[in-house]
Amino acid sequence: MATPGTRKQVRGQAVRRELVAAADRLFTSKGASNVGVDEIAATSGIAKSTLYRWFPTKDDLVVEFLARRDGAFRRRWDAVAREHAGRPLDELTAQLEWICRYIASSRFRGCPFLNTTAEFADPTHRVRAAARANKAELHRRLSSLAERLDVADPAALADQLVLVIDGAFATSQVFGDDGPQRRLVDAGQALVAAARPTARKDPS
Amino acid sequence: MATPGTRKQVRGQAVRRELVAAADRLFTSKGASNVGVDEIAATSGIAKSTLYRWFPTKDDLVVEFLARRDGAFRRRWDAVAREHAGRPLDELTAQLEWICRYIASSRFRGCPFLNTTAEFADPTHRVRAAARANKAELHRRLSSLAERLDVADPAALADQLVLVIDGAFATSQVFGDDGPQRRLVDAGQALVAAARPTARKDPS
DNA sequence: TACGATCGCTACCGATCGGTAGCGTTGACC
DNA sequence: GGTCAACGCTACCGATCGGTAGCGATCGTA
Repeated sequence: MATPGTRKQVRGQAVRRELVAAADRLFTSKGASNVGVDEIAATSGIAKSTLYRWFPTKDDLVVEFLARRDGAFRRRWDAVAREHAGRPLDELTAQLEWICRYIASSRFRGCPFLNTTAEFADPTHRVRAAARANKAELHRRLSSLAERLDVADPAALADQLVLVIDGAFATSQVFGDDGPQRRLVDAGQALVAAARPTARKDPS
Repeated sequence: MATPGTRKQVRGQAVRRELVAAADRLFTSKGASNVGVDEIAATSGIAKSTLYRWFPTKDDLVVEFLARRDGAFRRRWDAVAREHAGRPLDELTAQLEWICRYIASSRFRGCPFLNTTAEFADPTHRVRAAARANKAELHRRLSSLAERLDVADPAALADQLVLVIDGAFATSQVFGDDGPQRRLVDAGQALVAAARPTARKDPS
């Protein structure tokens, strides 16, 4: 459909991007359910009717917001993975390090996927599914990483790494800047060390 | 004040308990900000005007809800601690085990302190302060436990244990029943093992 | 039995919510 | 230059929000 010209589509997509950008800022700073569509329209300078032309529902905007964040997460992870190809232990440390820096940055207001999961109580809600998709991808990538490490039970290590990462996300919002999330890298490395089959087991 | 009779006070306190109980059920199942005061009044069978006589603000009810949960947490922790007095490693395992069972129970709908922290975006809000008080207490108790263990850096271990516990709380809501939170006890024990000063440090 | 506090009930308040409708204007394409 | 979709603007909708006011019924106490 709408094949005659691509120019219009570009203009429309620009508006769409602007909407998602404004929604991102507001959802991040105030929480998705504490932001009204009127506020999104006002701060973006885009009419409310236009907003509803692109996103038939506010939930659609929230889902799109999470999808963008998920894309950014995957790109950043991929970039770090490329820098440490073939050295899984170095890569894991680097991944944990950027997550730690990400949490410490002034713009960070909590993991958007955990936040929306807490805000939307219904587990079958589309927003919850979008959040779940991101965390499943995180788990998948940690599993892949763990399998390339010299550990006895890679699946168990991947689960444990999910715990410290999501724990860092969650606890950072409770304690503020100098909370336990600062130990994320240490915690991850400790879990890897304990998962090694060689040492520890037999102190021979 | 109101010294003449205690009978009235008892009747009033019973009403108050009923209100908090109803609020607890609703806040837990639907999220604090997704529940209206009308619904609390309706399900508790207590008039809205009576509700506002005991809690001048809905936020007061949320704070009270968190305070009750915090009290329950401390009592349960204390009971487990008494059962394993003098054996800190056993106690830590037992504490992690009941938290794991607590998460796995059908009534569990996410850690109320992490949930409300995510729902109330303003870090200076009273509800956030109430949630922070619980997590600070958790951290305090883990620190005390870590200091009684034979580890090189008890403060670091306490931080790491906070990460896996809050991580288990948070991730359980994303993945459902068979998520990474099942590894909470393993993760905690792995962190303790890695924190031991004897092995690992110097491969001499 | 008569008082006084506490309660349930109902109706109401202004504000805000997500979402819709209509109309005038802009701007890209043929 | 004319056409038509995409836009901004304004006003509106019903529902729900937290919170208030008033009145009649209840109940413990003196």
